[in-house]
Amino acid sequence: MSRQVVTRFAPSPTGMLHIGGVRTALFCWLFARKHGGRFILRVEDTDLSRSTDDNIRIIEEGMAWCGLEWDEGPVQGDPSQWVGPHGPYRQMQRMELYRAKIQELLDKGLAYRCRCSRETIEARRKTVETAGKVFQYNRGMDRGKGCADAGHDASQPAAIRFRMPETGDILVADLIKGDTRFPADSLDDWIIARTGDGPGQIGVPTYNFCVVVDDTHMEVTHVIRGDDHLNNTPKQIPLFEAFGYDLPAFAHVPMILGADGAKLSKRHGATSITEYQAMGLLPSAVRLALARLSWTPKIDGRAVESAEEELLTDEQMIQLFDLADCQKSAARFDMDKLQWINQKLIQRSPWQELEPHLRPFVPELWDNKPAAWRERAITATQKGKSLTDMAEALRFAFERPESFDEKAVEKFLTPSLKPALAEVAALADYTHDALEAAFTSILERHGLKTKDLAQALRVALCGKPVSPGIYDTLMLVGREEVAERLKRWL
RNA sequence: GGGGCUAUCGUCUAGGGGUCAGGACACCGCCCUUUCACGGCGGUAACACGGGUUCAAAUCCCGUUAGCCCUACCA
Repeated sequence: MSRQVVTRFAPSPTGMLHIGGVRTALFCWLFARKHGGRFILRVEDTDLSRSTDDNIRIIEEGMAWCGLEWDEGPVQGDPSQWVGPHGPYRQMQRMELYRAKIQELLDKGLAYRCRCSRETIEARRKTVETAGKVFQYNRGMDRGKGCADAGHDASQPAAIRFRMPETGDILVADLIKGDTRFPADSLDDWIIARTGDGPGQIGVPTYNFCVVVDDTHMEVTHVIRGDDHLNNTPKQIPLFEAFGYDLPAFAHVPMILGADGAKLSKRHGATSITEYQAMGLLPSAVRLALARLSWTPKIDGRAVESAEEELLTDEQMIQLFDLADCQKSAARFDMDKLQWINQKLIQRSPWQELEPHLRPFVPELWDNKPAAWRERAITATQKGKSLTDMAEALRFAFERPESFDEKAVEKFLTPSLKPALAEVAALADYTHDALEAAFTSILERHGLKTKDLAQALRVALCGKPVSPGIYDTLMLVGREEVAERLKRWL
């Protein structure tokens, strides 16, 4: 009988939620949902210099916007509260546990106090490296010089090191990377707790220690994280063993690179999830695009094979998700594909579903419009690549043009069109069918083509020769306002 | 320097001994069209390099190169 699946996303609050982190979180979320398990959000704030409530809030908001709801973790916006049986979910609030576990290792002789100053270690490192060897604490040329053997003055504050195995290989059985072996003699006794405040004190524990304790105490069954942590795993495994803990399953997902193949950073443009939000992307599109980096969904053992199949719903993603279908190599982030997915999802969303997402991008006036108008506004612009495109395409409906495209005026607003425009200005019935009928009649009487009138109207009404379908354009501007905007051209 | 991971069209990828090396995005062309778009149809384009193993290698093995990660009292 296997335990319920539990995954976790454990970001450190550095000031933004990185898109790469979101992708890792997404994999954790998909995996938990697929197996009917739980998904934990845990905040790794042991780096005191960077962690603030504000930074934690940024993570919570980013996750929430992405639709990656967590079953256990902090309560959004309230630092004092959490949901779930294994809280608190902020590491700085879990110090008692860590200190007890460190004391346990100390008592068992599996860890020891290290009083080597940074200066001493640097000096020793230098000696070893000038001899052309690799420096490892208390290993190789440094053997016998570490505190494990030295019996330093116990009255001094100390850091704490974990006694690592010295021979053999440490095996990481990774669900994505496969079996990976690390020679034990390439590692050394690493620090699990920083120097404490006074003699006998235990300082703030380090990342690699907290993860092991937390993952176990939070009953995490599957550690799914970025592959920058693959090299940390052989440090952590002996620690699990020292505690007598069961090993979770590990899955290290490849990194996301910028378009040029370098690590995704500021200069590639958007790295923070809030920037994607501001670009007018749907959270569902971000989820799909991110999921498809390094993951190929297989339907009946066959990779997706058409544009239609590419456009998976969340339900389909959850159903299809499998770590075995994940790539081992890093993927470059493709903004074009994200935008294509966004466009497709915008196109196929019912207008009511789109409205709350579009709302932040349009003027306040939006709320005063009747439902029929809002529906028309959305359906008339639903071919845009983004919500910002839609909002831009709807500007004419909220405000009069500030300026008029001179070339377009010259080309389309010819004097001969005035009588036809005057007739349009006088139209009373603003239903689609009535407008169409009226246009047919006007066109016929004036010997014009649809294009002539439509373009002239677009320029007169919107200032430029681009707008939604001409009847939609008229209806969105509204009868009285059309008459008003047409006056100056008659 | 040491250890680890990775390598198929521009990008995401399928393919795991015999394929005209398949698809999606992007790009280009044609069609549709009241503008911009949407849509439809078609096209260009790839196995990093060098050795093996084999009748046969993108596929298996070794090496090289390149990129990334770890090598902190950061996470």
